[in-house]
Amino acid sequence: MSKPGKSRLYLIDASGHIFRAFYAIHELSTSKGLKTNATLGFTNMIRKLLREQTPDFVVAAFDPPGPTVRHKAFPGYKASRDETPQDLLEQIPYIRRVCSALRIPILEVPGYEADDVIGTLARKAQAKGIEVVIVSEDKDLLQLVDKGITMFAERQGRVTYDRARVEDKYGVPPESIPDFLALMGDSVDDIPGVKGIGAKGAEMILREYGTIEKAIEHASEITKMGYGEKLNADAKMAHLSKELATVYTDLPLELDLDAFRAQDPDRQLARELFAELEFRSILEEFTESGIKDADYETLESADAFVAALDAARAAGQLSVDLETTHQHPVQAEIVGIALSWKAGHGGYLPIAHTTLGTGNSMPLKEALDELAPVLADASVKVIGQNLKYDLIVLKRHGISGIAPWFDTMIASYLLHPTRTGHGLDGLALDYLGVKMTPFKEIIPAKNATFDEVPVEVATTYAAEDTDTTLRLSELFAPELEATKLSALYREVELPLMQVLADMELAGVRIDSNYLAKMGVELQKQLDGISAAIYEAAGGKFNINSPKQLAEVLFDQLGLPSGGRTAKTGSRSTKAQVLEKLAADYPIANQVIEYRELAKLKGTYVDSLPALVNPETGRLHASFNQTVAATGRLSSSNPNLQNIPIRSELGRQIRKAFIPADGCVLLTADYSQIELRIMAHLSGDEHLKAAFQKGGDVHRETASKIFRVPPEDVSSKQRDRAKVINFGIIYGMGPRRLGREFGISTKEASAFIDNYFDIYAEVRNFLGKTIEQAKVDGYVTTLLGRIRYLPELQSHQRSVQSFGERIAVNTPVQGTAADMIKRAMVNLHQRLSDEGSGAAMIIQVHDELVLEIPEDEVEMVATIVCEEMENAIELDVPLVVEVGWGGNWMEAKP
DNA sequence: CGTCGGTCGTAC
DNA sequence: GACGTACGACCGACGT
Repeated sequence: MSKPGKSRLYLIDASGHIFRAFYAIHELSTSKGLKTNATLGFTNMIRKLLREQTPDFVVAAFDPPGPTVRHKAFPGYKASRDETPQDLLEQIPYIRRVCSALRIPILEVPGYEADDVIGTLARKAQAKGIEVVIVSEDKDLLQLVDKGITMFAERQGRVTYDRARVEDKYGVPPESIPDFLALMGDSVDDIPGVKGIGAKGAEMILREYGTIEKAIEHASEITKMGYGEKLNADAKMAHLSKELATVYTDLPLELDLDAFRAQDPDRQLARELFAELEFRSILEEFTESGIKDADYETLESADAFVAALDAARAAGQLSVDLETTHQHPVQAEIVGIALSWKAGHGGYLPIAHTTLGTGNSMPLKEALDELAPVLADASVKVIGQNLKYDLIVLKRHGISGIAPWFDTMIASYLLHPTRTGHGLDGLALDYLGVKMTPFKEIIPAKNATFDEVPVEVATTYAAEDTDTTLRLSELFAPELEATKLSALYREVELPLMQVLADMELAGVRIDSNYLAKMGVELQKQLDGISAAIYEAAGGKFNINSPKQLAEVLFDQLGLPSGGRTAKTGSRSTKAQVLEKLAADYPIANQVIEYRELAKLKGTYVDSLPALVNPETGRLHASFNQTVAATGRLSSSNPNLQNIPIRSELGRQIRKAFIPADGCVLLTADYSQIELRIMAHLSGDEHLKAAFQKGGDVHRETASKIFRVPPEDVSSKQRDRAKVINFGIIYGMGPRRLGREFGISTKEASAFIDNYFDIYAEVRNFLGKTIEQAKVDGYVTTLLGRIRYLPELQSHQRSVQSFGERIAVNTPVQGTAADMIKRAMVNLHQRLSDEGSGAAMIIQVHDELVLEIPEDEVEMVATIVCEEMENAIELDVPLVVEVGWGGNWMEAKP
């Protein structure tokens, strides 16, 4: 890229870039609360520059702390500028470290600005015949542009300014830029300029007279727009402004080209720094793949495998990982077994590789017979990453009764529940600085499976996994142990993993025939509605496309648009908007209907049968234990936690969830669990009393806030009480409540005040929770689960408010999660103790679904209620409602 | 052709 | 300035 023969020097206006990045990039901070937006902006800019422009020489100029000669010359200089924000100041040392890591020399001269350093070096380099590129967005620096000196401005559209370009844009040559700025002024740098002269006037004057001095000499001749008088009036200011705007080019600085020569980055420094800053993708680029100096071996015989297991026994710990053919544990076949028992070491036993070359070492059954007793050995600490997966696969091979000691995925989740993803790759990168070999890189073809991987490659890959997991456990275990999280971990999450493994393995039976019939029926109706919509629209289009739909409704048919979408500002077509149009325009209603049917068909009716496992004939969803920041479970493939229930049609889907022959489905729901938890946590006597009375809590609330006897509460009053009861848990504001009720925000505000006057301890609790969260930086649940809230440190009001809503919601939602999780663990144990044939198969946050042999139903129903009601003792009674039947809809009470 | 952000809608 | 937590279907822009 660099022209041969001529060397190029890049002079980076670091301070200018830092300022711009700080204000241009939204707030960003590390998990520890360190602000990083300017640092990231600066780093990205530099890296892009180094990558694309390949400089021969490079240097970054910084403004020094404290006043400069310009402050002395003109006391008002930059006075109007707010003091540099603390959030920016704290980033400067990190930005300097970025320069060190990338080996970019830093220049900073006390008393002079970065501009002056750049000016001096630019002239010196120019004199030596070195090509200079100034990297800046500031127009002040354009005055330096000359033969051999250009300025590159990335954010102005990657413009490179040469003399012609400057003149083209500002109408004056580079050397006139100080005069130009002095005349028109520059609010950013607080250069006052001449009152009444702007860019056009400045350009005109300088075209005619060249400099301010000449122009003032001839001021009497300048009559246009009264510029002459204005010049005379502000002559002193004009001179001073020019002085301020002129960049010094004569600082006592050496052009030390050897020191400025571009060098490769210091990778070690870069890794440490970018890890600290949590710049993951940048960190990844500075991290070499694979683990160095590791000692991994293929276990080539049964004897070698047994020897490895003995070594693990002796070491008292075993990190284990099954290599299989599928991501889904219910379908996966075991291909090999990886083991590590001390850091840096690992062994891999190939069992079912199909590749030629090194053979498989022993049959699966024999291998499992050796492995199982070690995993069940109480003196061996079993360690893994996402062990639920391995547990399911092993259970399918008849191996149960394994009590793992440590799961790095769950540990990571408890320590940092808001982290996006707790996969081994990410954890290894962040905590160990190790880039794992991607699975895609080891498979021989696009959709190949692990059994096709050569044994040698598989050994490195698999042993890397167990080794890394072992190392992570050494980091996480003490960290967990040092907190109250350790009890939650040992008593709830780890045992729960076993429960979830059983649930996923059990799966749920689906009546695919029923859904197929429903699909046909839905399609008929969809065809009818589509035809009507096309008719009204005057032609076919894709109703599923919000973009096309908006064009049809709002452009072609001229319906009034009702609000914009949040992210892109396009005209919204959501149901809430369409409902307002439905009275006047039948097409709006038709679209709503179309949407409902299409949603049911696409998301449930068609997709559920497609996910049924052909071998078991059942649906085996995943219940994810490390996703939701509050501590809830989540469900995927499919999501069994959002099966419709509210609409009559949607509820019909639940008829497709059926028990095995000879069994029934039982559902057990906590009644008003989150509100009860709110009553307990806040200690509010009125709210507690409502539950102790055992009646309808929403009616009770309505009676209090509307000041009528419970029996006189109207259904509208009860509905409103219900909305506000839910609203407080989510931190609902008056705006939303007002819209919900169709009253003004002001009225809604009064409504909320009235509510909190009655439930005063609830208000008090919410306030105290937020205050404490600001002090601690986190909130907790009843069982000690934590969630950090960096949002509360934000200076953006909206982000701060968001933090406050999380602060009040998480303890409630999270405690509910603690409760049902503990109930699941206890119930699982109890069913096993009783020798019951019943199985938990689904959890929906406050509801459990079990599949139970018909003759056990009443007995199990009693047990389920007991375990759910006694999971955690609160100051209010817990009520569980149970029901059972031949499908999920029928079972639901 | 795959990835990813945007919109919408389902649950608690 | 939108009420917390999820998952996923579908569209369409974008990059390879």
